[in-house]
Amino acid sequence: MKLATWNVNSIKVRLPQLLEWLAGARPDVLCLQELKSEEPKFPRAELEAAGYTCAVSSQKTYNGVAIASRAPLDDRVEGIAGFADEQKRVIAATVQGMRVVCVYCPNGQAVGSDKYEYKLRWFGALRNYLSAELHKHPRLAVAGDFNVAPEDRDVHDPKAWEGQVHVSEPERVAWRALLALGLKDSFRLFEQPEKVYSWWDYRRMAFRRNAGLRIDHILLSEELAKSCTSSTVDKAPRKLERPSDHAPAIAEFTSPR
DNA sequence: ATGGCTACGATCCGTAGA
Repeated sequence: MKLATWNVNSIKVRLPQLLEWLAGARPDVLCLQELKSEEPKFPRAELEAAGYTCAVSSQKTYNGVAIASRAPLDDRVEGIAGFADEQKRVIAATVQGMRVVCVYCPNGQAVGSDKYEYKLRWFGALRNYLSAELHKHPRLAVAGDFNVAPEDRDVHDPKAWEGQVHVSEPERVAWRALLALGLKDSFRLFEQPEKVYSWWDYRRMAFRRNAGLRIDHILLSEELAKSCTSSTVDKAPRKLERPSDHAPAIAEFTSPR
């Protein structure tokens, strides 16, 4: 079983790359973020032809999330229960007994800004939501763009980024509050090479210099973590012409029984 | 010290991302 997450930065622009990647990587489940397109425009037919059924929550211009799956998706839920939000950032569904929550966490723009305050409030609501989900679903995966680099080793230049949005202490505290629920960062279940990132700025040849951040994550409940056999980032799509600024993160599991 | 790219929706620039 292979679960992946990818912030595609426009489903319209990235569709050819997405289909190509699906054909090669063949994930069983893929969480998508930043569709940036109205829900009726989501390319359901193209993904269907590629073997995937989709749960979509999207809007014009900003945000937008989806779960694509080879197996049927049940009990679809959009958004965070009890947290009123116009922004389409969360969708959840159950696939073969595994609850999958796909998240596009707020960027936060700049520490101290209104958007930063929103980010922290949003993470508080996410924590409460996931706490309830964990009680209902022992096999829970939360995958997406968290817009938080959890530790300095997830940052290419910790000195330059010190105190900035994505690495600030309140954001890292919000991240650790998710771990405190019993969720595991799948990437850190394994010995990893240094300087693995999932996002690189389009500017200043950041990808060439590997000047990145690891902000796309797959969190697993303890029960799911037990069957996880690897967690990696696939840099290949970031090398293509006109890439997303994010690369896919992938977790693999031993098949149940 | 600043702006550097990219996508979008609206124009020929502003907003947002991270």
